[in-house]
Amino acid sequence: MTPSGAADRARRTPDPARTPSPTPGRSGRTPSAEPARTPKPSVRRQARRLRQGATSRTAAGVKDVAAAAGVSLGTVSNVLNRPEMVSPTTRAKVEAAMASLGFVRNESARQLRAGSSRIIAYLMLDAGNPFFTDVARGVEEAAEKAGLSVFLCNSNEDAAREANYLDLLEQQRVQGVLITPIDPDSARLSKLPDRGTPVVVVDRAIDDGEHCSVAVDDVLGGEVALTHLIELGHERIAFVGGPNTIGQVTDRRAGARAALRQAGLPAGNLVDVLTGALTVAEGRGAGQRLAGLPADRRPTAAFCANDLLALGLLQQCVSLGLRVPEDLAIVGYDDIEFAAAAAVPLTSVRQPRHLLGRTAAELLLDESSNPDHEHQRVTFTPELVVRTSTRGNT
Amino acid sequence: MTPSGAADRARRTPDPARTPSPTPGRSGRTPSAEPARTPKPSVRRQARRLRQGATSRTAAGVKDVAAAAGVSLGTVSNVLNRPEMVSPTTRAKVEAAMASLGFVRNESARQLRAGSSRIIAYLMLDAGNPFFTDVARGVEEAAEKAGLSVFLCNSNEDAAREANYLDLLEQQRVQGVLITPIDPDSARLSKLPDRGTPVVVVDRAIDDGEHCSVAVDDVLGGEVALTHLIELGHERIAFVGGPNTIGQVTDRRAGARAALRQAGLPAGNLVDVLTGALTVAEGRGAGQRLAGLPADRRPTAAFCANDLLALGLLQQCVSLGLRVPEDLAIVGYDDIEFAAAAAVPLTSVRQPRHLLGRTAAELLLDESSNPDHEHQRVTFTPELVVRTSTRGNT
DNA sequence: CAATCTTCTTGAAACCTTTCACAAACTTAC
DNA sequence: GTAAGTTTGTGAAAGGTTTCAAGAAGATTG
Repeated sequence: MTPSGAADRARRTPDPARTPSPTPGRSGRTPSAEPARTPKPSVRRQARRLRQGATSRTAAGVKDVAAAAGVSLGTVSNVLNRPEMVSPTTRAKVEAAMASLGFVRNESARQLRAGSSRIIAYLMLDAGNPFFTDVARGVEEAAEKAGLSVFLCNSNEDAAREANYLDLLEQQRVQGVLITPIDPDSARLSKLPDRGTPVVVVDRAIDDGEHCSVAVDDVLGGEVALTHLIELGHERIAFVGGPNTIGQVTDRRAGARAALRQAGLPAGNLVDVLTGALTVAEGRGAGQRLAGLPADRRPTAAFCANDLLALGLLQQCVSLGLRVPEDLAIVGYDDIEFAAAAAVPLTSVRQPRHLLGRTAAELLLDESSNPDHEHQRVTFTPELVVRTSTRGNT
Repeated sequence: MTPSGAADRARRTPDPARTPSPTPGRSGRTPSAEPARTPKPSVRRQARRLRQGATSRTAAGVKDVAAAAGVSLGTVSNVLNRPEMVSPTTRAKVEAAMASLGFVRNESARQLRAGSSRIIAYLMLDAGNPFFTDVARGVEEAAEKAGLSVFLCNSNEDAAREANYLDLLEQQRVQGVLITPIDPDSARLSKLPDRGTPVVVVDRAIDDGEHCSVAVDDVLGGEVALTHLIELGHERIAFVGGPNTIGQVTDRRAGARAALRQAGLPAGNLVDVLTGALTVAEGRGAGQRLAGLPADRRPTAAFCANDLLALGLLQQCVSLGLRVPEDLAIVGYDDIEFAAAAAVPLTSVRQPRHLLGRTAAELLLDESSNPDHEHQRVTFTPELVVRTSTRGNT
């Protein structure tokens, strides 16, 4: 067999039989209507296995466990919640009964009665952005230490989805909500603490007396980034970012403007390149636009509102033949792990992502357990990390 | 003010007052003990605002709404669940009462009585890996279409955390669980369907008659990757991946071995470089080890179990002076968005991430709503995307 | 051995909603 | 103007757990 055998096979539908669409219940999609790129699936139906072992069709509850163990219902609950209060013998009996019945505690009932949840949620702006998943890891770390679990929710920069999730979480009576909001001043958001759900705003400073917030000084970050570019001699600089409903974008731009002003350069020297979202794809789009400008009108540097944009911009510029940093210097924001591994290692403004998440979670836990809790506004300081995309190899 | 002013400020603690540690409740951490890199936070305490507006201290329930609206409790419930059954006038009254009382439906009680949850969960192997967040987006898309919400959970390749989350989700009686498991054959996993929680395994094929699964043929992917390298003339090739408890790793390695065999090369030509996780950092470590080998004993190509490893490997090798692909050709796996934007654009094995998530969610929805559901095993076909990291610029 | 303590166990109430059979109030049709 | 229907609202039961006052059994003391 020639080495190319496998490679050929990779493009073939492995299952020669024309199996129906892999998504049952969906009909009317003819095979030919599928985009050429979509890999063809193979499907195997399985006979449903008879569940012989399952003791009963409906889930066992404390009552069943109590009966099986020959104890009262209250005792079963004690085994669950205050095991030290029940004698070892009884406990063993109860635990055996639980195991044999496959008992799974009904959390809805528990929470309804006990009134407390063991869950906090982090509602992220964009789960696809490594910045936020790093923050999430900090959150998880702090939560685990406190014996809580974290549910992650992804608003995806979509206000409707954000509102949906807020409703849901409030209805779930979670112990608290961490959120990187689209709009930190929205009325929707400040309602939660009023009704008893603590909220900590992450990556936005806010001062409404309703929430704690943990943020990094974005204005300062923008200032630092632009000051760096100005020091390198750049005078006409693009600001790539958007939409302007996102506070991080406007703050960073404001910082950039401030730096320009302080350097005595006219405000018009900061050229706005507006994007529809903070994604790699939008960055590529921005690159297309920038590279399309005649060289004499094109800015010599670009400051991007985050690293995803910067990476997309970088990729597109390089592939269109622009040299980075000679033709266009680029500064990103966040210093995500991929920034250092980029085509041209990216100068970026680093934020303490992990610490941000951890601190936010700790504030939330304090708020929900400490009656003397006072809201705090914690601000961290960003740090410029200079790499090849601005300084070149010299 | 000189342009460097802002840059200087960035390294200073903006708040001159020696504020206590930003994490209340933690003590004994002296300022000097902080690592130098940790940005210093500024903290602002806020007096707790008196809640004048809050109507009552405890949340309002249906009963209160009923009283306020002058209707019966059952009617309020009807407004919530079957609004078409209540007259417009009454409905308006009830809705007004809800709004003025700030009523938030108690989901625990609802679920306890109604017995159904409007939530599905996706338990991911690594939320920091863009591959999985892309899968998650597919899941969210399908769920949204069905009016469900998605909670994301991150096992972080940690079996204990995975088990914890499974317990939690089962107790929550979620409508279903999507999971990319550490070990798809674990007994823990097959218990869920027995007890009524549908489970769909994502990115692993499984054939135990208990779950649906949606996967991409990893053996084939490994085969394709290695065949490509062999065609380019490489004979001694590193396989970078681990730990071996992760099925994706062993499958891809198996595929690589098969390709080697088919090409008539000895099995020993595939050099195992074992990593502790599938992360960029581990990839850098592998790069260190590979670059440290004398040139004549070093493999001329590396196939990495995923793109994170490949990006780390690439970054480390480049910074240690190895040329890619001349000294070392690299193939990644997943074709995440950052692969194309890497220092040397990465050849990678693409998987239909979005489709994977969407299909999995659709199978889950079918299982939980269609009584005639039959478990399916859907397998997609991967596709090699060739870029500079193997083929060079020629 | 009675009295007092401890240590375990119990049973019933409570948590907040949904559900469902039924009643009440209107309509319509003859 | 009554019978039959339709629409809208009602009240009580139920769902699975936790909590807590109180009881039972056993151990200790004087």
